[in-house]
Amino acid sequence: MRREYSLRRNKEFRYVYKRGKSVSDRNFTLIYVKTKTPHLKVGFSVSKKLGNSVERNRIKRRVKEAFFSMLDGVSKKCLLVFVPKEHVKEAAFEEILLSVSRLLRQAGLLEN
RNA sequence: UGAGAAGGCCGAACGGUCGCCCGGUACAAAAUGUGCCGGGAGGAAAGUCCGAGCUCCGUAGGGCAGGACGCCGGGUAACGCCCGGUGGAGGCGACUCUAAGGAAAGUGCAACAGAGAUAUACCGCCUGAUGUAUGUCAGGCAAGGGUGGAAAGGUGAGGUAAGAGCUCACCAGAGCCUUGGCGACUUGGCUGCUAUGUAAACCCCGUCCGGUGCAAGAUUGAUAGUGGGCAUGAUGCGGCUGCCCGCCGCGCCCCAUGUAAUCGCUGGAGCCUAUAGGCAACUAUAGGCGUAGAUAGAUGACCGUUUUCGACAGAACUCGGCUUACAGGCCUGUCUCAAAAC
RNA sequence: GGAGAAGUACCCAAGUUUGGCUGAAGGGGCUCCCCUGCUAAGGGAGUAGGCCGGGGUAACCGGCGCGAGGGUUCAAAUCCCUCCUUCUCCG
Repeated sequence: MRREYSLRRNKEFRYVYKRGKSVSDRNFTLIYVKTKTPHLKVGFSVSKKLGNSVERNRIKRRVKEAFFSMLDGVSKKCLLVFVPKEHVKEAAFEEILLSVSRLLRQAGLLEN
């Protein structure tokens, strides 16, 4: 279920970085591209500067968890990349939920 | 009781709701989806510092070059690792640390200082001549001064013109004999009187080493793309020229590069227990166990209980070590020192 | 995941081969002067180099400092070991 929604190859990431627009707050930068076909894909790119591999995996899991909990409301016609920032490390889960939904709304991808 | 020393172990647990990765199975099956069952990170998974397996390339065999290791004996698939011992250094001690072969095979280097740096005579000391301004000349000496990291064994006594292993005692070193030991080494004795340091400088001696790292490599499909080459193979087409030889161009071909999937991918020098051998590392035998395999890369969110909310940190082909990071806690009828009591 | 390379003053750096008057060349920089109506560019002259301590707080003197910590050596930026950081290459 989750596999089909994920960005796979480095090529796909590069495509999003090149063509995408971005919105950000203190926790994330969200880079997005609107597409014509309805196939949603998401990637999570955590910089090595944010910590060691344990810390980076933890950030990725928490952000994934937050995003997939609101999956039903998100438009299917887009490609997304979340880039977490330093501040996420101390953030509570509710704060992550809040800023994910705020960024999606800013990008105009959240329906309802 | 206080202060230490040594060795070993653990490194949050349990329950509930939703969710992730792999395998098996049932149902529907084109893709896959759903249900059930089972499994799912570490003592360092880390650094990539050594040693192997495995892979492809190279290779008759041997040598040179280059690199690694270096007290002795043993263990191991192997090692730069481990165990036991020897010498040295530190500690009152339990004990710890130790790149620890050769400087008497040869070469290089040792700045500055100092008279002199592997050899010497500046200040000196002594004798003789000359001479009386206590200097000059010739010879002897290396004890004292000064410089330096280092100045031709050290300390004391005898000896002497002054001195010197010149002689003697003790200590240190070298060679020979000898006691014990497989050996490093050690016990005792004799001889002679000395030989600066540096080999983590070149080097000598002994032992070992081909390169490459799973992004290795293999298979299948797709594209028959892009760049280069006509050296080789094959002689298909065109040209020089009507034919043969020859030459040139294109294509087959050869080389490089580019895309996807599958395999490699986990059962291995494996782990646990018992017995036997060994001081030990470890080995042998018997019985038992089945223990991640992802590919943008699997453990989270919320809640409850355990009084304390908890370190360093995430497998990526696999093993054996080393090194580095680490909250807190536990174990040993272990050992040492100090004080007190018996 | 694997294979390498580098780290020297505020910046760019030479020196590491063959250890020694190298706190460390040189350039940028900074200060002053010339040029110009003024500036930039250009030309000329000069200058301190970091931290700690002592000094009239000036000249100057001593110690430590070449990514960090150990070791070899009389002596280490240089030789050896361990660790840290940055960069490059391999599909």
